[in-house]
Order: sequence, then structure tokens, then C-alpha cells
Amino acid sequence: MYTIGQISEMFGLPISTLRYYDKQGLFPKMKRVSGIRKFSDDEIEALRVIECLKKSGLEIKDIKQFMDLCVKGASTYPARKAIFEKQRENLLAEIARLNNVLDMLNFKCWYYEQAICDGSEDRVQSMIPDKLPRDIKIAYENAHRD
Amino acid sequence: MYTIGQISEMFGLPISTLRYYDKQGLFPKMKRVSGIRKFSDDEIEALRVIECLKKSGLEIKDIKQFMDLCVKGASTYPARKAIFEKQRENLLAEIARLNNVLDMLNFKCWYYEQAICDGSEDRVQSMIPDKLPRDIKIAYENAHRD
DNA sequence: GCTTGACCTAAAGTCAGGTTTAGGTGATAT
DNA sequence: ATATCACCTAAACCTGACTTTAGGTCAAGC
Repeated sequence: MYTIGQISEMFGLPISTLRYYDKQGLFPKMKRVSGIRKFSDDEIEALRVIECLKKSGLEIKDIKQFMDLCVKGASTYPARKAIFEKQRENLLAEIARLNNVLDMLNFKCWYYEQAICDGSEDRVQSMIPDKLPRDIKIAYENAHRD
Repeated sequence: MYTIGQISEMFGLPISTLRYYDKQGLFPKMKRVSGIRKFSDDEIEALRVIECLKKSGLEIKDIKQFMDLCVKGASTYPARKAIFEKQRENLLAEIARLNNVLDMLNFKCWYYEQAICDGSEDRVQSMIPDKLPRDIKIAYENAHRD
């Protein structure tokens, strides 16, 4: 059993954040002794899950939903799996999007490199979109595909 | 020359957003005729750049900085290139992070699949971390690497 | 007996990136 | 001449995830 201050140290999270998470219902099993929060192994595990789910882009209210499912036992395994599967779909789409953005940035870096060489954007502008070098053209096309 | 309503249609952006961008200084060259904004090709190009830079995760104030560089002419090509290069570094790091998160989600999906089969988490818990199947173990390790 | 330190609460504040509201101007249509 | 429409402004409001503030409890040390 740990106090909020000890948990704050352990996870490198401000005490105010831990109290905020508690208020949002992220520690549904947490006990108190004369008003003071007692963090047990359950809450430590919950915090690890919270950090994971936050990294994956889930909102607090969705994390709460997951925590509530956890309390309800084995019958909620499918629902919990569904949350992770949906988030995996979201993440795959996001990674694909970011790879297109990366191509846009690659194109822009190349563009300004040419402009710096030439002292103007005229030549490089005139190359868009058909006279670009092959790999740059591919990046340009990826960047402008939605 | 277009009105704010026409541009709103063209880009599918609310008028309020265009006014907000203007207020943030994202159209440094924009003209007005008796108080009314006139969007020219310059502003249309600016909007395309804004959408690109926003997709890449840049904040409004950084986009403003870029727009201000554009106004200052060819001497700012290196500074503009630097902005894109820095953002490319950020994005590469973000994509790498998201790939680790993806491994975490893959692991969690597998975990609950096993738990659903077994009707409990006992067996799958006991496999962590050394008795996991090879590809799951790799996902688990990637997910827990920072 | 009083200060310090760790805990507690409710409520207000912060930040980004907008959106909404309330009120105003000027051209066109009935 | 009056209603409507597209534009304008400043300022308030919104959301999410916290953080800060102001005030309160309680045990330990001097």
C-alpha cells in the first residue's frame, strides 16, 4: 500500500495528475483510510495500463470505460479486446497518414534545397508535377494523395 | 480575387476558421477593400501550405513564423528549409513511437484472444515475458522499450 | 503550543485551436 | 422602405487534460 506521494515518485507524475485521474474514475477499486488514498498493486497496474492507453491516443473517458470493464471480470474480455482492436485500426490509419505527411516534408526539403542552389523558386516550380526526379515525384504524389 | 465565403466553400473550412487564421497572422499579404477581405492566389497558396503544415503537426504560431519568412523573399529559403527539416525529424520520431504503440496494441489483442479462449487470464499472464510465442514476444518487447 | 509536512477538497485557471454570440455595415431584391 | 444576405468586429464560450489556488485536517518534531 502506497501513498499518493510515493506513487507520484514511482511514476514521475505530479500528485495533481493522480488526483485528477482518480476523479475521472480511473482507479475504480481504490481504497481510502480516513480520507487518504491508498494505492495498491491494482492501482499500480491500472497506472501502467493508463500510460499505455494514453500513448496509443485514447481519451480519458475511453480509458475509464476500459477500467470499468476490468472491474466486471472475465465476461468483459471480448469488449476489452474490441477496444484494443478499434484503437489498432485507428493507429494504422494514423501511421499511414503520417507517412504521406513525411513524403510531403521530404518533398519540401528537396524543394528548398533546389531553391537555395538556384537562388529562386522559378526552376523548381516549373518542374511540378511532371519534370520532377523519379523519387521526388513519388513523394510529391504520395503527399498530395488523400 | 475571392470573398471569404467562396474560399470557405473551396476549402471546406468554416468562415470562422478563416477569420481566426487571419487574426493569427497566417495571411500576411492579404488585402481588404472597404473592410472586406480579398483572398487572392497568394492566400489560396498560403491555405494549401497551412493545411500541409497542420497535417504535419506544426502549431499555428510556427506556421505564422513560416508565413512571415515567405514574405521576406529568397534570403529566407534556408530558414524555411530548416523548419521542414526539423519537422521531418519530429515526425520520424513520432512514427517510430507509434510503431511501438502498435506493437503494444497487437500484444493486447493477442492477450485478450487467449484470455477469451481460456476463460481466464491465468495462463497468458504466466507466459509473460519469457514463454510468449516468438512474434508476440517481439511485439511485447518493442511495446515496453522506451 | 506551534510549526512543518503530507495529505485532502472544490473551484478556478491554462493552453490550443477553434466556434458562437451579439451587435453592426452595406448592397441587393421585393 | 424594408427585408435579406454576405460581410465585419470584439469578446465570450468550448473541449481535453491538466495545474493552480485557497482553504482545511491531522500527525510528528521542537
